[in-house]
Amino acid sequence: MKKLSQSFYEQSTLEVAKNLIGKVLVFDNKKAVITETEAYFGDDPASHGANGMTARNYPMFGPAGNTYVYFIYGMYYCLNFTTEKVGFPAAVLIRGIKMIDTGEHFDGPGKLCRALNITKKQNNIQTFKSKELYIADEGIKLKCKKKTRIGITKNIHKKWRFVGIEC
DNA sequence: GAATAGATCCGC
DNA sequence: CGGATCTATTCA
Repeated sequence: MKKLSQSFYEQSTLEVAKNLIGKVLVFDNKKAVITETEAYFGDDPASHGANGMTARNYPMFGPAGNTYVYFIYGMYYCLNFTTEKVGFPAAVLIRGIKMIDTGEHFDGPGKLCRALNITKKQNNIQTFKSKELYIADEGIKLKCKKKTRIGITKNIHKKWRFVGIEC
């Protein structure tokens, strides 16, 4: 099992989002294949980073390969991985996973974090250094489809969602 | 300090 | 569609 190094996350956000499909998310001894991601970066009005840094979105401006966990609608956490350079706001939202052990499938960023028990404690972790939370390449190959993003009201026509299709 | 909108999910 | 009810922004 190959843990992804920081250089993987330093590519363009769209590349990272696409390449994360089929990778394995490891958290607290649980392993899950990433099946769906979305890209948020730069001055995209749908991105949290579009209007500058705040106490909540600062990990997006930090170095690539960190987690960015935010709390939304008073009930749900969402897990992201930061990409690109320091000072440039960019992250990939994890929207769907499949547990390797149980085969359970979780769709939706809120449900996924609830299932994995991810909270603010997991915010801004350096995944390429962490033993608790990181992404590995297990050589799984999935077909990848481009689609429009979900749950946003701005910039809705950009096909920045990536969905893995099992072969 | 109040009002509002948001990368969500669930139940009616 | 509305409720749950946190966070950041805007307005007064």
